Amino acid sequence: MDGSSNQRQEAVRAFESRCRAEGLALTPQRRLIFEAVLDSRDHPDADAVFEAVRGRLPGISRATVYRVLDALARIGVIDKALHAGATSRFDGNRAAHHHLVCVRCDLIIDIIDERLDALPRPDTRRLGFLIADGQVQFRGICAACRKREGGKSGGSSGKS
Amino acid sequence: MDGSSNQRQEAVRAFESRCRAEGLALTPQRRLIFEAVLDSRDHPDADAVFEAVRGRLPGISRATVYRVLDALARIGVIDKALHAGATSRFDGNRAAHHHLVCVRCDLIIDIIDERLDALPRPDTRRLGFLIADGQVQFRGICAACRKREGGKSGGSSGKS
DNA sequence: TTAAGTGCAAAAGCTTTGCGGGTAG
DNA sequence: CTACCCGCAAAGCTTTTGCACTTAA
Repeated sequence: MDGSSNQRQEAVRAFESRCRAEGLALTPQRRLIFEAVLDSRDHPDADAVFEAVRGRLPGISRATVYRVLDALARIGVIDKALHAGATSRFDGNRAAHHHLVCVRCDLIIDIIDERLDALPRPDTRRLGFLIADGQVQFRGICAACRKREGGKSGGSSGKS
Repeated sequence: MDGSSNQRQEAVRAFESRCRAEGLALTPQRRLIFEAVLDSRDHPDADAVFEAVRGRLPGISRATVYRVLDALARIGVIDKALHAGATSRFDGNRAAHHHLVCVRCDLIIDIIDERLDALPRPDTRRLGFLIADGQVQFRGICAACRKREGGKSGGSSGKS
């Protein structure tokens, strides 16, 4: 529990310096919301974060949670997870294919790459999860959004 | 345009037999909605499908589009695309990781598998898409949903 | 014939926005 | 001190649901 605690500290530090770099004030709300996402093992939606934070900051409002999550995702200290939830989009392509996903505008582009079709499958027997198929999603920024943002779209964090 | 036309015919055939197998009536609405998704190159949301179908079936209602898309996804003739849109879920995990995604309940489970961390990257220069990172999503059915569905969750289609 | 499907309209959720007061820097 | 940020409440969207009529099988 020490190594992971160190990791957590480091994540908090990164959050702070990133906020400073982007000119975002370090408010208690932002700290708590960031930590709530950091500490959750599942991939919470805004409402789950709201409930988690509420315990420690009873007066907080949903609007703040939405605004802060959006801001934190924009500066890159948290990610929006790719999922199939509520506002669904559909895909009639039956062939094996993969996706480019724009993190700014949610554009999805199909790509075909045979090298990605035979992915090694993790052992999920323990979890009871039955895998049907696998797909690769490359996240990044599409041509239109790069143009709109005027060039400064470099991967400063370089996660993968 | 012949090979792809054949492919389309085959997809339509598969749709029909799948409906019969599941006891879904082959209504004009279902045909048109399926074909609209099949023919779209992007990954349309419900409203885009509604607009597309509307041209050929002016009286159709949004409710029907939602219901049909849901039904078609459930019997597996179309997929719900994974994306980060409106109803977002967040991820504070900064380390490279991948996901198991339950197609029934949208549960997301993190998995670590080093074999998946160094994915070959497709050439996207032509598209102007700047890749930041890649992630693998394995779709399937989680333990809870398998139990709830009473065992009959075998991968009959075997897409990948 | 009959169970399933559809359209309509209303309801229910979730997310965003405007504004006045509060707070970090 | 000043600009940014928050809470509140209302508005805006998207998606779901109940009900009576229509239609596929």
